[in-house]
Amino acid sequence: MATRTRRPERRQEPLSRERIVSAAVELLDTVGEGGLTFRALAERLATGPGAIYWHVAGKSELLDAATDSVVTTVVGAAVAGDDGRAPPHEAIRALALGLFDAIDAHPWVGSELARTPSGSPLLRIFEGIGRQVQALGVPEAGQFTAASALLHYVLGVAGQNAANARTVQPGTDRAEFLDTVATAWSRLDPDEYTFTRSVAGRLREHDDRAEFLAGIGLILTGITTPTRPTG
Amino acid sequence: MATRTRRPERRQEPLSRERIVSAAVELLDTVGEGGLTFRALAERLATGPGAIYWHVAGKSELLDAATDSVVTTVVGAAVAGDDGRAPPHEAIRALALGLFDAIDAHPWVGSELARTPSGSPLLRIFEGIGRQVQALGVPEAGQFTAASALLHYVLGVAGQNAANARTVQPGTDRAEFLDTVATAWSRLDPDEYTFTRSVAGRLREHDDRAEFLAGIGLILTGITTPTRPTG
DNA sequence: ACCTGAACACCGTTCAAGT
DNA sequence: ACCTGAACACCGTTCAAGT
Repeated sequence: MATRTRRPERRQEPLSRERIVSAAVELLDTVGEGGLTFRALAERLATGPGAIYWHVAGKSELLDAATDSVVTTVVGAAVAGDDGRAPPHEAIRALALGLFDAIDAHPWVGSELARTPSGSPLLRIFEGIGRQVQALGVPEAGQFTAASALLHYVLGVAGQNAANARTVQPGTDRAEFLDTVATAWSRLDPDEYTFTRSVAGRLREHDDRAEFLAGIGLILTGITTPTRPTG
Repeated sequence: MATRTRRPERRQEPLSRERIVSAAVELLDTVGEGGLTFRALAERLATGPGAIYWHVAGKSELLDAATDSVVTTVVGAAVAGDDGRAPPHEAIRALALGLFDAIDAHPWVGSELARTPSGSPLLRIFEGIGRQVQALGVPEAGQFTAASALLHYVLGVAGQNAANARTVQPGTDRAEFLDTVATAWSRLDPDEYTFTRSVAGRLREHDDRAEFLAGIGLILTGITTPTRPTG
């Protein structure tokens, strides 16, 4: 009932690396990759652009931290969800699918992963995959190659998904987009693009997630199949 | 012996899309991704920045054209080098290796491919891979998945190579770089990064090209191995 | 039709000055 | 120690004006 509150006005929480990074994630999610600006970020944090530099070295570190925050959550969830009883190839599928969905929800993560050299987010994924590769019983000499192949495939898909998200105007739904691509493909030069044209129709009944998992499956088969002398 | 030449002074060749694109490629190769600027490009072409816009819509179109010019050459060479007698999986390896080497020579191509949605350069690669997948005898229903998996893997590696090239200062050689990474990996937290640490040593005797081909081999095995009910 | 280059509306980053 | 915000050195892109 007191007209005077305990504390004067609601004070601004002090700036911190955490607050900055989470504001950056929000900005990236809502306005897209091009929307993350030190000025926009400063405004959202009710401060000047220079203040951010006290907590973060620069834009690339900020992007890396934002990416890492998303990746850590996803990989952590996959690890937590793995009770150790599911067969390792299922655990790999679950981890990969978790990443796929996260990148679908935050396309900028895809671009960042694709352009980040062996940084922290990438290492987390590599480690997560690698452990399951070990569990798969891959001989030591082949573990690095196997984990790398899976990682690179995931990164390739991530980059493409992000690129698509960038191109498509926010409103368009998946079916509409695929239809546009399918039509474009079927109009390609018949001599130069025989194969592409031949699979264009398949695009309309195309399911990104299923296709992604099928690719993972292919690589898993390759990993677990003893090599024949020459195919 | 005439002191007067046939034509007055050497006239500037007129601007053209071709000249612009090839100047852009040169700039990208010499100064790197950050070096391609409309101002720098204009200076090299002895004109103003605005002139470029008469022939090219904008920066992304320019990058796409530059990428396409490199990719067209590589894919073309791979197709020309294929006498049709080599087994298809060898043709795929040759194409993939051609791309790998091109991206190694022009790292910016890697970044561009990784962030380009289904544009012209990507389609050329997809088509090239797809034809060999057909030749491999993959049933029609699996051709799209197989070609996509190979493409995405190539793109993932391309992106990483480009990212590494961006990080490393131009002077450093491969061995030195790998050594730095290996040392960093072996210093990671032993609990969180068991797998990564366990393969760190392997990095020192690591051959990028061989590793890349091994990954291709894994996927090829996956493609050509009939799926078992559950691995 | 094609080129010129100043001008516009942005960037990331720095830094003297404040608290 | 931390924040402020003007200023610097760039960008891509546009556009009136030229030839």
